[in-house]
Amino acid sequence: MLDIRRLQVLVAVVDTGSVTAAANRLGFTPSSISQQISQLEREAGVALLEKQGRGIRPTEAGRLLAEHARTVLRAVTDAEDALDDLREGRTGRVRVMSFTSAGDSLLPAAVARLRATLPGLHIATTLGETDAAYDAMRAQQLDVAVVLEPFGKGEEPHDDLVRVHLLDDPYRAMLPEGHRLAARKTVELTDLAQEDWVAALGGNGFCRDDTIDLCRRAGFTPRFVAHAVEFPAAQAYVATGIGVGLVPELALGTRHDGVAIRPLRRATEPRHVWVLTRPEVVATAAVSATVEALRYAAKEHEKRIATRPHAVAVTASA
Amino acid sequence: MLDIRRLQVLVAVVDTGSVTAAANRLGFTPSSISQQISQLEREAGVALLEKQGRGIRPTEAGRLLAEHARTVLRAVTDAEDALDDLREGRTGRVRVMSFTSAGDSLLPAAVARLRATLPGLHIATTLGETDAAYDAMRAQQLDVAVVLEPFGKGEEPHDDLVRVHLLDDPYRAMLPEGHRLAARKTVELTDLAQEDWVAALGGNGFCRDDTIDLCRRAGFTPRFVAHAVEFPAAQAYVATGIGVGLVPELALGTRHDGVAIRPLRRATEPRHVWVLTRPEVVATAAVSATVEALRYAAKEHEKRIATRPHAVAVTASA
DNA sequence: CACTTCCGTTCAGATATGCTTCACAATAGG
DNA sequence: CCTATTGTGAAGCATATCTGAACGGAAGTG
Repeated sequence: MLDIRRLQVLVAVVDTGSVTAAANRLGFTPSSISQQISQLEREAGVALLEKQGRGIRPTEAGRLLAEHARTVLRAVTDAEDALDDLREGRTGRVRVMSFTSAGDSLLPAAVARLRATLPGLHIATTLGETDAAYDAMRAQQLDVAVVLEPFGKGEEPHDDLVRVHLLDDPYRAMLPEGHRLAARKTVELTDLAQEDWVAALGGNGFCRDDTIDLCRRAGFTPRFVAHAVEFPAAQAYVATGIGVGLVPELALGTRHDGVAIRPLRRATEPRHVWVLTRPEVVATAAVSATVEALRYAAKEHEKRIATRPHAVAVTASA
Repeated sequence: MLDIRRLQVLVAVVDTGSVTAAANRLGFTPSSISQQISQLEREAGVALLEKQGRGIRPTEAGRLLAEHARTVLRAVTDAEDALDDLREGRTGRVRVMSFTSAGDSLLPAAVARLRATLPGLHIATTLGETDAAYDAMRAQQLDVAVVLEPFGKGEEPHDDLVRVHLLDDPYRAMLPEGHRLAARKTVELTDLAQEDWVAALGGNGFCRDDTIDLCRRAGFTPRFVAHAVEFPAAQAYVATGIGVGLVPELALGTRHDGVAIRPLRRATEPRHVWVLTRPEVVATAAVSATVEALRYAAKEHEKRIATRPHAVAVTASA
């Protein structure tokens, strides 16, 4: 197999028409060039240069091989360019999974920003809960995952995945607009103990489990009268007036008429939103830009909700 | 610049899906493969393989680079194939020069044979005398030359050119058909001393000089009544009956009506026909096949003239 | 669950490769 | 004729690359 550096040497010699000039161009000594050419001639089985006066000139074989060498070198630089593009994120693909409410709110904003910074990147998004994200990540079918974790910022375990904390997503009270408590600016969770409840199941029911958990901590068990699959449908149920519910801020990207959103006076445990990546790909421009875009989207989200009427100050919970 | 051997390693790993299998395919140890890939990753700036279970799998960058590597390797093998074609004479070019009478007789036969053995070879033929051949050869504008030399087989000097003796080309007497000597089967040169002579000049006059020289050695100086440029025209002059002449066998590829060709009873110094090549190209298939074809054509020529009526045995000259 | 097997990686050492320096032959030009 | 220039070859040295052994992790097996 012909060596590529020797081909480079041959091209330089044929281009410049001289061993010495080629040596200067490539930063070697003429002796080295001469030996490289000799080696190449041995490999090729034909003379590539012939003496002319005190210089040299390429033989027909030399010119032929130099032409082919140009093709080879072009293919190599093409490969390097393609690699650069991939490394810089100008091409390539990033596979992102997120849980449903982040997919409705954070992800569109993040994708929009990502398309602005890395236009050539192909972004494949799927919906899935935390467990599915871990599985897909470990199977290397996923590069980035936006998940809900049971731990907050600074509490993360260190395993084989890379985590970045995105935001904490607080729960709000969701009331029918004519509800007696809708007149208040804030709501105490215990005030809702006797209400009929609407639950969003959320994947394998973890959203409903969260609601139950928060109510239990407040001292009561909610009485459910309806189960929606996701929060948008839960809003629709609440709007009919059949009950109240809890809804995380992230799920309020779409608002349903007839539903009043009120902050909880005592802050409950928020949902902890994290972004996960695989260590193998975390250094790539595509993935790091994706993570950056998600953090940007999270920041924008926090700014946006700060201006909402229901985002009044809440008392820190015990 | 990416190294081609490493690219080969990467392709093998991606193809087989395993470091060990790639090592077996390429005849290296897995350790070497692993190090090669590591080095390639350092050069590429991205991970090319990632662990999966107890094996590995290529990353997106790995697959991308492997694809480009295939293109590079294909370009290299293309170059090698082109070189093989050139070396084996399936392509390429051979530039041949010959003096006029060889160009009329030997060369067509040689070219025909060469086309049979190396169909892809491009053969460029020119006419030129010995001096022009030497100049063009030294200027490397010529690969093979068929020339007349003043020395015979076994007498060649050794300089920077490669010589092969092709044949010795004897002179014949050229008489008008009705000439009194045409009745004889052979002719003595001295019988022609009082005749009017026709000369072929031949390039710079060397053919006429040859004729004069031969006659002088026989003891007389020919009296010229006409000068033709080449031997075919000289035959035409002789056919008109205005004089006699000498003609080398090689120039008798075309015969003119009304001319009788008779061998000389005492063999005169023949013309020494040699083939010259440059040492730089003598090893190539194209040139060696050309030389071989010329030797074949010369042999055929000798066989052919042996059957001609004027090719009777002649007495060796002093 | 312990054990084995398989796979890839890492480290140290042997070997090969390639570059530089120096010397020399050939050639063109003053 | 002498000199500068060009290409080539030999010796020495630095680097690169391969091998072999040891290690760690992951799957299969009893």
